[in-house]
Amino acid sequence: MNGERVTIVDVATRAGVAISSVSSALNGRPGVSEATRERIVQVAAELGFVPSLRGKSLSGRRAFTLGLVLHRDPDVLELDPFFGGFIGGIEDAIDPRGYALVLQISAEPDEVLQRYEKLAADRRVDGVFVNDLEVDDPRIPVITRLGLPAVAVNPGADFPLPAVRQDPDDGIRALLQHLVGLGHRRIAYVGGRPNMTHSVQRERAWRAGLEELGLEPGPVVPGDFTYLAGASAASTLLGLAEPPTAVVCANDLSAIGLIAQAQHLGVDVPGTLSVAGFDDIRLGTYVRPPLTTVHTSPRELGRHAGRLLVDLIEEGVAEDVRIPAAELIVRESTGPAPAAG
Amino acid sequence: MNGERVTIVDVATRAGVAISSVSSALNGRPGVSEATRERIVQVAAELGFVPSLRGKSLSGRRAFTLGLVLHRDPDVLELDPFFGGFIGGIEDAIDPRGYALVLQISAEPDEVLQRYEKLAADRRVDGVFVNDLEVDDPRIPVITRLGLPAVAVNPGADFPLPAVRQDPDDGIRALLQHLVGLGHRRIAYVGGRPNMTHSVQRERAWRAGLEELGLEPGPVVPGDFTYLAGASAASTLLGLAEPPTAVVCANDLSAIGLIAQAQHLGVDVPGTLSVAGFDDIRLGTYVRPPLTTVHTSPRELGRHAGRLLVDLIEEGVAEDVRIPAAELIVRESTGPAPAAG
DNA sequence: CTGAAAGCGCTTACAG
DNA sequence: CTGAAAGCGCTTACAG
Repeated sequence: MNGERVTIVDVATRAGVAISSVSSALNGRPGVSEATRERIVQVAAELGFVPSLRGKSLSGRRAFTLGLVLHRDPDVLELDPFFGGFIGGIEDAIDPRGYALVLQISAEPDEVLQRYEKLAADRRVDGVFVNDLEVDDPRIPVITRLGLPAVAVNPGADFPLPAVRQDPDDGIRALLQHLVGLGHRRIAYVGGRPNMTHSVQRERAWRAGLEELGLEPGPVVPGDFTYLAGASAASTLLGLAEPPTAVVCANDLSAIGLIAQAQHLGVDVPGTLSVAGFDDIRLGTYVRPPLTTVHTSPRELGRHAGRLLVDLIEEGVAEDVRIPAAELIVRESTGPAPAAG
Repeated sequence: MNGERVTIVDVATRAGVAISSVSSALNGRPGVSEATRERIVQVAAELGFVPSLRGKSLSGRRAFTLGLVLHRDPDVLELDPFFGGFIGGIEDAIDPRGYALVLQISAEPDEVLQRYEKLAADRRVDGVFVNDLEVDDPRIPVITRLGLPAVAVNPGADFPLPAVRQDPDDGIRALLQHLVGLGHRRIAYVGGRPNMTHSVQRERAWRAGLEELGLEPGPVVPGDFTYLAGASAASTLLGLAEPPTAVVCANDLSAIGLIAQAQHLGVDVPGTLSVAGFDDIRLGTYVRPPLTTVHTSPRELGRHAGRLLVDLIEEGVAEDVRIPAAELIVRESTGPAPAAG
């Protein structure tokens, strides 16, 4: 097992054929009789032959590697709900097809662009995933110029790259129906980081959903997806002359911060204020009251993104994917609107 | 910029030298006059030449890639405090040296072992990181058998692989001194996943620290590092005939769960019960009361682990590293022991 | 100091 | 169907 590596030459010699036959046989290409193929497969197994990725890469002009550059502060990654599931999903899809994932993290926007440049220049990866999209995302022109195959996750409509999407609309619509069914009429919104596609989509869904229900939009407080932004929004909203009776937050973490601060101010959730999040992170099941939220599917998104990117690399085409809509999860942070009104 | 890639042959032709000279010049190897080197460097820059990793890998017998296989449930990764910082630190160290990180995640122990086998068989990576070590970790014999260079993170003493370590002892000792200084005499412990090195080390440090202070160990409740285990431990400890006045938890997440459940049971923290965690996750700064904990340095561990692994691969040796001890962070979840006693 | 050549381990036309 | 050869883009002895 140790020492010298078994190469295609060893297999060819032992099987008494040319290396080209070994290559064809093991890759399921035509040009080898069934009898020969079987013998080669047998010998390869006996010898424990595994083709070297290095040889394959150089001759096949592919790295069999995909890249994901996260634009985050590595030290804050700990609370990101999307991350683990998304990467797990990518692997589910790409590992069986012989690809692996190179992960890079950077908090600096310029450094992120440099990483893409370097991945392309090195030819370290055959393609990349692009997530956490911003409006007019600076990565897109760079990736396009580099000619890097790429798949986007949850971009806006009419995006120039193949994409996988899970729309927030149905989930937020269901959430609003739930709240209105509980008697709420004044429903606020706490935003996410303003220039991110996610933020834009979710706020638009909130606005459209209210309109469908014949309600005016309630107050909107800007945010940034953090616990602290949620806590701060609680103070803002509860200090209003006419506070809302319900709040929809751009994500769970800010909803949890909002609840904590509301409780700290002596406001009962959901007795006085109903609060809902978005993402369905695990922490939301722990806090009190457990968080009503909209469930998303990072792993499923990862699976489709992985499949699309490999398709794009190997076949040159990839059809956009839209996965089943985000789904309402009712827990205990939402309840009947207070009687007063 | 598009189209045909610039290769070493293009540079050699344009500079009027042999490709071997280009290689030597660009890699800072001897055998090229300074004048020639300068000309080659100049031409390479003009042409935008970046050596192909594929060519380098095949001829250089290195993949310039390192592997990290996380043994976690991808869907639960979101709350892991160690992860982002550790990966960020690895990159800080390996990127300047031309290496990148392949990340894989699996919840199944057997699958984890298969991943290592495959990474080695493929020759996809030149070495691997091993973290989340267990007592008698099954990965170690596999990695040894495969002859894969590897660096361990926080293993026990006398470990067979080069390692980086940050000991919990000083931090936990300082925490216990802090608690005893506040008048606590009955100090409980909530454990982590029992077979993990982290759990063993932290519990041992708790026990040793109490002994140094001349105190009997308080009650020990087994746990598993989760929020729920912490919450459950709260009920157990508070139901005791003689409940502790302070609790040290194996990690922050279980401390936060413990506090939430204690509060739910009407117990004041820290008035009646002081609670401390371990890790210093960001969430600990948000909760009320903010969590007293022991700060660890995942990014610093990552940096050293990255450096060690590249050293090991390129020079065949790597000296163990011990980074400055974990450090006590006093916030508001610990306070004076209740007067009664 | 400089260059021609072999070799890393594969894949892929191209002859037989 | 089968095999000899070229080539992917580098590095590394080895001659000059």
